[in-house]
Amino acid sequence: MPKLQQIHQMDNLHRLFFKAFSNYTRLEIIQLLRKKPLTVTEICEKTGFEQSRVSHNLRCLEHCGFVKVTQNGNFREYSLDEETIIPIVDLFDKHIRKYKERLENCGVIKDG
Amino acid sequence: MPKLQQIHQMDNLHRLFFKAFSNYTRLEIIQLLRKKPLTVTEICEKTGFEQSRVSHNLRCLEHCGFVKVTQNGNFREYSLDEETIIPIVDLFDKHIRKYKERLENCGVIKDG
DNA sequence: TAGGCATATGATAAAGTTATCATATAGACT
DNA sequence: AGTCTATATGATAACTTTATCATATGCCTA
Repeated sequence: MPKLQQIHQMDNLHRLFFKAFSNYTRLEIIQLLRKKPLTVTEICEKTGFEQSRVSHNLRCLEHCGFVKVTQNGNFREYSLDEETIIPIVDLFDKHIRKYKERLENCGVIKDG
Repeated sequence: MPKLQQIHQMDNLHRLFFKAFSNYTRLEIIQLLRKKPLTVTEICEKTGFEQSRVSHNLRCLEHCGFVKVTQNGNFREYSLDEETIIPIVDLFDKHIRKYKERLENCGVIKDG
């Protein structure tokens, strides 16, 4: 039986984990990287997002262990952690399809 | 191959799904409900959170399909969707343990 | 139907998050 | 070294989310 402090600690990590996923920019990036590794510039081109926006969010994803980087000359190639993230994302789809309509009507979270 | 619109639609649902998880209050509630179903008052007592705060967040969790309610006289008993949510939460623990330190140092997301 | 308990809801100020702009760093090539 | 290209970082205004307060609804029992 873990102590209360440990429970709260774990909750906080859960929260960080989910927040990393809960942003449109980061999700777009994750979806792209599911297909293949990409550089920052490539992500910018494919999404239309500004470079700075992409870099900031990649930094977040890297911190959270979602993506790995390999320096390649002047470029940095980002790829998903396939062992943990890809199976997780796949699993979510099931729940999301089931509760599609309800999710859309959750007043607490904005739809933008 | 899904259309671009469908991909964005799915992303949006993913985002809603994760936002539901990414809040301290809601995670505390989820952790409690993993053990057994509880009424609003019981959740308030166990967490120390205000009744209104708990109700608002339960509403969100219900919309997202995380919890179910059964009216029981004057009380409403909330329980987790054990088929989808409990396995998902278990799966997260693995990733979270692996990336504990990094999650804690993600500057984008506040640690509060 | 009156009163009490359990829960829900609406409005809003405070707190947190995001995109953007401007600027910095770092590698490659001359 | 100087320049170009790729990426990272810091500050901040705009936006989103949260907790809280006040109040409303709904069920029960007398």
